[in-house]
Amino acid sequence: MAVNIHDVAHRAEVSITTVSHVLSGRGRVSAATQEKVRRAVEELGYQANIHAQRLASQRSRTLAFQIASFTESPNSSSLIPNSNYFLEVLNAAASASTEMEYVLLILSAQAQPSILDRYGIAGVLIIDPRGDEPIFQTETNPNWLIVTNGRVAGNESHIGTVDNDHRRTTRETLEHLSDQGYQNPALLTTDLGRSYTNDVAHEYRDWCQENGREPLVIELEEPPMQETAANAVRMLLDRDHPPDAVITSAEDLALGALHEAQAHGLVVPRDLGIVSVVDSSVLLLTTPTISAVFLDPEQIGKTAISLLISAIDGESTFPQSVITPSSLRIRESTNRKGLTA
Amino acid sequence: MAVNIHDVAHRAEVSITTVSHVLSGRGRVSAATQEKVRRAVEELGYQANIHAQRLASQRSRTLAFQIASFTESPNSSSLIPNSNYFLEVLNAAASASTEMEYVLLILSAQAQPSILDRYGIAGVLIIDPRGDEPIFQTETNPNWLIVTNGRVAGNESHIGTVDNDHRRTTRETLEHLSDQGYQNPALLTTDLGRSYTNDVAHEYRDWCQENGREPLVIELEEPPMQETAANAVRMLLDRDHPPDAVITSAEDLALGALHEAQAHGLVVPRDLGIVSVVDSSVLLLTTPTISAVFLDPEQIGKTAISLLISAIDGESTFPQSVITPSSLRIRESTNRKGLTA
DNA sequence: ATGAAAGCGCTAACAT
DNA sequence: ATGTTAGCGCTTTCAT
Repeated sequence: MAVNIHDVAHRAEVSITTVSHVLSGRGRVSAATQEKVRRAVEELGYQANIHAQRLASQRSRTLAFQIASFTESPNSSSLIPNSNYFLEVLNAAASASTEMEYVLLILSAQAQPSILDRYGIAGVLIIDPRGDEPIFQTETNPNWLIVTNGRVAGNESHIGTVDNDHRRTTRETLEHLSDQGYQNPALLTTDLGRSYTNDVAHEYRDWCQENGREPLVIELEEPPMQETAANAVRMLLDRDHPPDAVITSAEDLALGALHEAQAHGLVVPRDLGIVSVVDSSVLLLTTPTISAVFLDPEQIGKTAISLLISAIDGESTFPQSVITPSSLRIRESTNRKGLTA
Repeated sequence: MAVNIHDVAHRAEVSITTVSHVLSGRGRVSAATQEKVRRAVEELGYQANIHAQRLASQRSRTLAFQIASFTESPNSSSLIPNSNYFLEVLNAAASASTEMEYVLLILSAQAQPSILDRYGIAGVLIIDPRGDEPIFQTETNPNWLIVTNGRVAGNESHIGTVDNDHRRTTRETLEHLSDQGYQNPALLTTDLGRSYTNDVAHEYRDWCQENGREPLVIELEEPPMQETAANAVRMLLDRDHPPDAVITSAEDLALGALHEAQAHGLVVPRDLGIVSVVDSSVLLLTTPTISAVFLDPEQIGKTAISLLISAIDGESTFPQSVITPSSLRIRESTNRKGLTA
């Protein structure tokens, strides 16, 4: 059907080994022969069969991408939740993979390790793991390497972490709120089992202690939804001493908080400050716009894939931990003093 | 390294042919032998090597997914634009593929046909094509089948279309606007070369003619952005007889239109009605919420993949055209008379 | 009902 | 510098 390596070899009047050598850059082939081979490849429009290459070379050049999402129920089968952050990490990871001639397989959150064996997958990128994902549960030394976005407890094949300095940006956020005159920020978060929510919560508690504030952490069920956030905010506002600011661990929680605050007749940012620890394009659509921490998902996806590939190729040493720059973006929802930033 | 078919055959005391037969369901194997084989598979945790299967069977079980996006410039390398619609089509297509034991490769908008040969790709799903995408440009009968979301001019390998009845919903939208007392709706659209924008524009013009209105179609450059929409709306409002409603072909255009209208001190829906022909979760976040046509991207992705796979398997006849149900969702931005829907 | 054997298209170790 | 050859792990035709 399609033209194969024999056709090329025949046309170039060389052996298939030579063709293979020319195309892979291995072995030594004279310039003249190389030219002959290249011309034959060109004329025939030859494309190496990738399945044969993978079988023969025993290298799959396939990576897997998993968003270690929310519920355990297999019915929530959406591979990529509707969040700007996830989409941008995926876009960057897919582009980086393609550039390196790797294929990126998108795994469901419930995917079992066996699928990795089946595809001969060499590396896995897991976003926001808790550490109890099926992929981690292999007793024997598995055949794949793992890089995570977010920290996770020790595992032999876990060879890299790409993360942000959430403690630093959380502190920056708290100081910003303080500057704006907010006295009692509360923290609205999902599952503290993820390292980023955990980091935020820790820093928040530390800051409260240092500043003589009573910490107020509401841990919500996953997935983060506007409605659950709204319920939580309703509760918070009913307290004797309601918070005057809310920090949320996800965009949808911030949206829900804003909605509920406004339903209560509160003016944001005057009566309540709102800031999300994860930025998203939707936070610019609300009135007021919502302050958030920009985590640079593009950088994260790109970095994670290159960590993975260099580990697969046996370059550099592991485990590695990369911290990606992040920064607070102050918008209207916490800009009580009318800064013009 | 990993356990292979010989290991299983040895353990079950049968030939590898028998193992293959049992696993694929072909040939006839006695119940007793089947049981032996299955037990061996179970005990060894055998997973067939997928690359070997593909090479031997000459079937790649690989599909490609492409969003035939916006610009021709290869620098806009984002594979999946930040739009709810695309994300949901992709999620559904990926899930459906996985269910059928197919792999779905995400192609960039600039991907060349050669990549399809390389992977032995059997089918391609293209979202919102204009018809001039590289994948269509093969003189000789190519080795893959194409299903599109949106119509496209004849091509031998184009064996299916999944679409909505955009003309019907556009008419429904125009009648709704009319019911709400809007007299002069304008159409804000991107590239009319796509079938859905084309359908909308046609129906809009027909309706204008039937109702003695002057059609006002603004065709914007792609990609659809809030800013370009805002500029267009600014122009529209400066006219002698500005429109009192705007229909947009994309969520971001609606967002931009709303923003600009409000910046001009207009009250939506009172002074200007806004409705998007493509629904998105972000249209619920604005104040007011924005009316839109729900296209059911999940259904579209799912249907497209099953069309593709049944074509690959040689079932049913082609070409096929499937129309997926869609409906107008009336929200605040066009609810001038204070309906309580 | 089961098995032997010939590929699938390539890589890579080993000649020459 | 170039070629021979033995696989990679499976499917599938053809015997038996």
